[in-house]
Amino acid sequence: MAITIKDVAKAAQVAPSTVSRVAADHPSISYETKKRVRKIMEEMGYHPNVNARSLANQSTQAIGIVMKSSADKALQNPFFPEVLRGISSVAHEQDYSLYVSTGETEAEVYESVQRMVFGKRVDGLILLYSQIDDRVTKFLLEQDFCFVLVGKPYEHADRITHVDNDNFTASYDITWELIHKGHEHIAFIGGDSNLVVTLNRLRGYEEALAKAGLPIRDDYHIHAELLKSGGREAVHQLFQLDEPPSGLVIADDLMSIGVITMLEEKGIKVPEDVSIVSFNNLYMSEISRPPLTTVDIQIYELGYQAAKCLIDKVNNKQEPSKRVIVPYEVVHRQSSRERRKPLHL
Amino acid sequence: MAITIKDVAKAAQVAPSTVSRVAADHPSISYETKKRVRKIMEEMGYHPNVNARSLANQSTQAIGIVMKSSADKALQNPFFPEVLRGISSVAHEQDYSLYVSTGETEAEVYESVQRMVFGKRVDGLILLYSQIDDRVTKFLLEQDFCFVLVGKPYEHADRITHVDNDNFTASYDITWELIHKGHEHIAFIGGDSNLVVTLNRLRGYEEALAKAGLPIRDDYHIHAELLKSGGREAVHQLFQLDEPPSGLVIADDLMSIGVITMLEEKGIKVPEDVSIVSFNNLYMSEISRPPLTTVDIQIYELGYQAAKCLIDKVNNKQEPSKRVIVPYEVVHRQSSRERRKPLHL
DNA sequence: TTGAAAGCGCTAACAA
DNA sequence: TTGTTAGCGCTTTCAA
Repeated sequence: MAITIKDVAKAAQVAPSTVSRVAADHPSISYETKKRVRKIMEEMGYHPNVNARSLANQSTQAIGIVMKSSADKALQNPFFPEVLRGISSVAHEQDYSLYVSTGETEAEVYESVQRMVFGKRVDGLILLYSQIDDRVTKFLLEQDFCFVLVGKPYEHADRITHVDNDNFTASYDITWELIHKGHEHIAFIGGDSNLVVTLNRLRGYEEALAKAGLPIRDDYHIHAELLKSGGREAVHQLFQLDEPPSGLVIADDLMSIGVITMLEEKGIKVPEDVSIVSFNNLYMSEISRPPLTTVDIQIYELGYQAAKCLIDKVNNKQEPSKRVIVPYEVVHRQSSRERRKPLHL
Repeated sequence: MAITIKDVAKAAQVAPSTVSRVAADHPSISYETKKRVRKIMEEMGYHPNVNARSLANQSTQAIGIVMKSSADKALQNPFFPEVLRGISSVAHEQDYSLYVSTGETEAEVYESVQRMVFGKRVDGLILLYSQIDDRVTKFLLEQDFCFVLVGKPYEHADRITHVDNDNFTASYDITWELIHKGHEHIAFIGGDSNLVVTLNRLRGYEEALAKAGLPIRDDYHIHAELLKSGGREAVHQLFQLDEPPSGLVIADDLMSIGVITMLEEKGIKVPEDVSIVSFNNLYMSEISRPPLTTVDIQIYELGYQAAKCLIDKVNNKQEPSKRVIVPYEVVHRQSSRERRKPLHL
C-alpha cells in the first residue's frame, strides 16, 4: 500500500488534517510546519490519492473529451491530434487530467459520455464536433452538465459556450477569391452533411455566389458520404456536366488531396484546369502537389481556447456562456489561380 | 446531490450492501431482490460514483495512454487517432475508461505519467512509442506498474509485454523488393533516431543490402531531424552525390509525401527516376501521387492488441509478459518500379 | 495555528 | 440470502 496522509502525519507528529492543509498550501498553517511537513512528504515519497480527493471534494480535476464516433474510419484526420495538443497544453498547465470518450458507434460514444457524467469522472466536457440534433449535446443540456463545444452549436447557441471560427465568412472569402479570379462555375464539395461546420461553409459559398450574381446549382454540390463509395463517380459526373466547374471549394484538405488525385486520373489538371481552395491547413496541404490554398483555422488554438473556457466554467459555475471566435487566415498556395479564359472576355 | 446507494437501499428497503451486490450482479443475491432493486435503481436514476468505487476497490477501471511528447508539432501524424480507435474499441467492450497523458515536452509527459501512477488514476498504461533510454519506461519498471508497450522495448524486452510488428523483416522485405527490381543505390530516410522502430527499420534495410552484397553507405542515411529544417538541403545533397540513389526506403508515409514533393521541385520523378517504398499505409498513401508502395502495419490492430494485453494483465497480476507480433503486409502501389537501366545490363 | 472527528459513496469481511 | 460495520484516503467544520 502506498504512503497515505496518515503515514506522513504520524512521521511529522501532526494531525492528518494538517498534512492535508499543507498539501493544499492553506494559509493558516505556519511556515515552520509547512516546511517540516513538506520535507517529510518528500522523504517518504507521498503522493495524494486522487480518488479519495475527488470523493471528498466532489471534484475530479479532470476533463473529458468527446470525439465524433470514429466508425467512419476513413476520416483518419489529423484534426484530432492537433486539437488535443491545444487542450493538453492548458490541461497540463492547470493540473487537469484528460479523459477521452470510447466507442466506435454513435450509441457507444453516447454511453461513454453518460458514464463520464453520471460516474462523476470528470468536471466538464469538451465536444469536438457539432452536429444536427446531437443526442450528446441534448443530454448534457438536460443534465445541466458543464461543457464547451468546438464548433457552432446547431441550437441554443446562446446557452452553450463554444469556440469556433467564422466559417461562414471564411468560406465566403475564399469563394469570393475564386470569383475574383474569374471563375464563374464553382462547385462545393462538403464533409458530412450533418456537421454544422459543413453547413456554414456551404452557406458562405452560396452567399458569395449570390453576391456575384452567379446561380446556385444543385448539381454543383457533392457531400463526403458520396465521396467515399461513389466518390469517383460523383466527381466524374461533376466534370461531365455541360458546364463543368473551373473552381472547387472543398471542406477539408484531406478531401482536396483525394479530389486532386481523382482529377488527375481523368487528365484534369490543378490548377491549370481547375482551381481548388479548401479548409484546415493541415500539414499535408503544404506537401501536397500542388500545395493547397486553404483556410488556416488554427486547430491548436481552438483546442487551447476550448480548454481554457471549460476550466473557467468549472471553477465558476456562474461564468456566463461565451462564444470565442478564433481568427482564420487564408493561406495562398498553388492550387488556385486565375481562370484561363478571363471573365467577360 | 445525486442518488446514492443509500437512497436506493432505503427505497428498496434493503441494506446498502445489497444494492452494491445487485449492481455487481453478485451471485448470492436472489433473483427476486435483484429484480426489485434494479427496478428501483432504474426509477430513481441511480448511477454509481466511480471515485467512491475506485477508492473502496483499489481499482479504477481506467487505462492511461502515453504518447510521445507532442512538442514536435510537425508530426501531425494520423498514427495516433488510429491506434486510439483500436484501444478505444477494447476499452469500451470491457467498460474501461481512457486517460491520456498531457504535456508538450518530454518532462511534462513524464510528470503527467507520475500523476497517473501515484494518484492511482489508472490501473495500467499503454505506451505508444518506444525510445532509447526512455525515462517513462524506466520509471514504470521501477515502480513495477502495469504497462504495455506498442513497439519493441529498447531494453528488458522479456520483462515488458509489448505489441509490435516485425519491423526488421518488413524493412528487409521491402528493401529486398527494390533490390530485386534492379536498384543498387538505395538510401534510407528514417524517423526520429531515438525511436526503436527507426532503428529496426534501418537494420532491416542494411541487412538486405548486405545480403545482396551492396555497400552500406553513410551518405545514404538521412534522419527526420534533418528533414525538418534542413530537409530540402539533405535531400538535395543525396541527389548530388556521384551515385545518387534510385531507390528510397522511407520510415513513414507522411515523410514520403514530403520527399516526393521535394524531389518534384528538383525535377526528379517518382517512380520514373526514383522508386519509393515506405511504412504505415496511412490513408494518405492511397491518395498521394503517385500512390505509395508501403508496409501496412495495421495500426488499429496494434492498439486493439495492446489494450487486450493490458486488461489481461490488470485482471491478473500473474499474467506473464508476452510479445504480440501483428502481421504486416506490403501494399504495392505506383511509387516503386523496376529500375530503368536494369542491373548488369 | 492546529487537532478531532464526521463524512464523501462504495465495498467486503463477518455475522446472522 | 441479506445486514452490519469498518474501512478506502482525503477534506473540512468545529473546537481548542
